[in-house]
Amino acid sequence: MSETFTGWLFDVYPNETNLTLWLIGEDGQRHRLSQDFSVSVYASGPFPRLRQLWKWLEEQPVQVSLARQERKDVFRGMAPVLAVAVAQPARLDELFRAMISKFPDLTYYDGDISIPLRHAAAFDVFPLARCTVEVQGEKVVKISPLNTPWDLEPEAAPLRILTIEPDCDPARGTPKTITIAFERNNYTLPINPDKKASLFWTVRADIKRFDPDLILTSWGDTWLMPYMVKTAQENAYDLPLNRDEGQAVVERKEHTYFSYGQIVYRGQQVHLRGRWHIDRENAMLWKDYGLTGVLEMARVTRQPAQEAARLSPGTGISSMQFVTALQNKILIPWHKHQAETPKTAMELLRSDMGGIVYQPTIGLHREVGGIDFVSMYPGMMVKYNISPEVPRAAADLEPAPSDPGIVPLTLAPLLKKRLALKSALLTLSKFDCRRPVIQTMASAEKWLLVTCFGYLGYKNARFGRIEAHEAVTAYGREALLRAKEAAEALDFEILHMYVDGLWVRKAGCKTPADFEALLSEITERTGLPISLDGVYRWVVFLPSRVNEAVPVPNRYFGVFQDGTLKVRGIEARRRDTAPFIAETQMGLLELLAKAPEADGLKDLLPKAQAFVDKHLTALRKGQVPLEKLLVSQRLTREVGEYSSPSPAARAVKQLQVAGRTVRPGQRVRFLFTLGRPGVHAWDVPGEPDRRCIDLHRYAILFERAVETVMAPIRQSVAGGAEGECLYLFPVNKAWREVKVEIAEDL
DNA sequence: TACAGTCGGGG
DNA sequence: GTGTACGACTGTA
Repeated sequence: MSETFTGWLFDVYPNETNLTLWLIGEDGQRHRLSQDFSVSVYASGPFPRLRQLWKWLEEQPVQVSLARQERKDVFRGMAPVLAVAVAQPARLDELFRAMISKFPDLTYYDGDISIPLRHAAAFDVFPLARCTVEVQGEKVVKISPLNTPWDLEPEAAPLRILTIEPDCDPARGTPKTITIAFERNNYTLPINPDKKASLFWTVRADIKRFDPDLILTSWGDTWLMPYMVKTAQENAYDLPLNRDEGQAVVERKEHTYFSYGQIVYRGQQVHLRGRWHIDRENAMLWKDYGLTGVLEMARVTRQPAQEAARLSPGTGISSMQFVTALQNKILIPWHKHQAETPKTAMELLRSDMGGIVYQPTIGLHREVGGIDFVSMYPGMMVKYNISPEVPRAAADLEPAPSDPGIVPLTLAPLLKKRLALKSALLTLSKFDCRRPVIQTMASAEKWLLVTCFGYLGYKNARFGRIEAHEAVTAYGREALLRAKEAAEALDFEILHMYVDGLWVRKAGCKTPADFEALLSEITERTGLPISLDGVYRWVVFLPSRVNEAVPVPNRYFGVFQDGTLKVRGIEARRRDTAPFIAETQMGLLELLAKAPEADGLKDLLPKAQAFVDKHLTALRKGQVPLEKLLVSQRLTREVGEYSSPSPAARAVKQLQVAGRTVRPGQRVRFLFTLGRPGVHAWDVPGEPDRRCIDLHRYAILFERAVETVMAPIRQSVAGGAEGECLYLFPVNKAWREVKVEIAEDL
């Protein structure tokens, strides 16, 4: 009586009675199925209290089955718990809330783990997993995955994608047209403000006609989808946004939160059922990694695709840890939200405090090897079994003998996959079409690995522990010191060290092969994988702007032997630098990168000067498009909370007057203008007057960015030279004209 | 000079 | 349903 389908698991979510599963069949059909799935929470505490909880649970309207069990709490060992199983997954949340408010003194586990994650753990599946599904009627009786999240080349699901994009951000302007694309169909329509419902009918018709799996929008979360829902509600039109018509569209409110030292603004979200909606503008991963990145994130974190697209750093890595815990029958502690978080010594991505930071040797250096440990922190967490529950000895770079803890257990397959993808890249030809996909997958994974380390030190993380976090940085320091010793033993000069990398130099070492002996010596001494980032033709470490005798560790730029640039910390890297300034600085660097070696820089100086002059002239003559002069800054607080009238705060005030709000975490774009208030917010209606642009201010910013690059180059090239060149030179924030000598024969 | 505010890092 | 460092730098008063 049963039937078997093979296909891709598309979506899993709870319904009234059990779970709804969507499968994209090999037959091309979209199957809606259901599956019985019971979910559990666990409580531990004094026996009489558990007894009371048991009695109370039996009287609740939600059907539960209760059992006493022994389960593993990683911090406390095996513990007796009351297991509460709920056959209706959708009702777990309300029951759990009632439990914690009625019995707040008990310790709870697994209470807040999402249903799709539980399902993924139970059947070892993930979004777009290839599966064989055995069905009776519409009910799944067996589901067997045919692949794993760790496969290097997953068979692509035949997704039907409908793309809908207005021509501008509706929050900043009024879209005039909308472009709709499905497979080879692609058309652009005017948006007619007089015929309000016409957009509604167009989009509705296309959804009906194409029945897409994925509706991919720009600003769909904040504009198109709310408009569609509202129009349908107000006029009682039917609207097949969901493929599952029995389910409501899931709306989430906008919110602002802190993440990794930044305020992040997340607009409202609209999730669909039986279909996906992904707003590329509201998706954390979308812009950098595209759909490939979203799907890879969904695979390895096992979060539903619509969630994966909007995933925040901590959620991805904790999802992976939760799945590991569920699959290994490890309890997941439930933490109360702690509103008052005392300041801790927690380090985040930068990890300055725990990592070694060296003072580089200021100036331009020739033929320098850039050497990095590969995925240093996550690699060490796996290799040395660093996990909150694993007892630690000193950081002696010897693997701990105990069974792998939950953190290494979670990281190991991810790390292995990423390394495999990286080595696959080395073997593929430059033009292989799989290359960009693999590159993207590896990049998306890198992001999870980096986050994982920061998460260990976060006191509210379920599987975090500050000692484990400190152990990682201690191993890191040890490894870098050993690398330094190795370099010194082989007579290399250390120019700089930074957390997991070092810059070294030795006369005669100018090709990757010349550094091989050093790499193997470091591997020998540390047991860790290390790679040559590249050999620089030249690299410049910059001095501090405040005190030019003091080096700063993370402001540098250089050119590798293949001519590619590496640029850190300078104007071009900052997101609040006007594009014109950033592009000029990068253009200048690209020009200088044309010299095959540092000696050739001298010959490029006139060209560089001409390049700079040309751009400065364009700026002075007002030929630079205004968009290229826009400064963009992220707000860190509400408008009213600014105590100092910074340019960004003044720009936001203008927007406010024009009736637009900017929330903390959102960006404000403005131009520097003459007189008061000195800025012009870009997103107020109306064209700014070109004559009001504060060209002098832009010229100063321009010169500053040019000098960041040119001053050290000129210094290294000069030397008893003749001729002269006038330049603004920053000295302790005052501007001073300095005559710079340049050889006459240039 | 003091203070307020933004940014980086990864790729 | 995220996990609020720290130093460099810029702008304002």
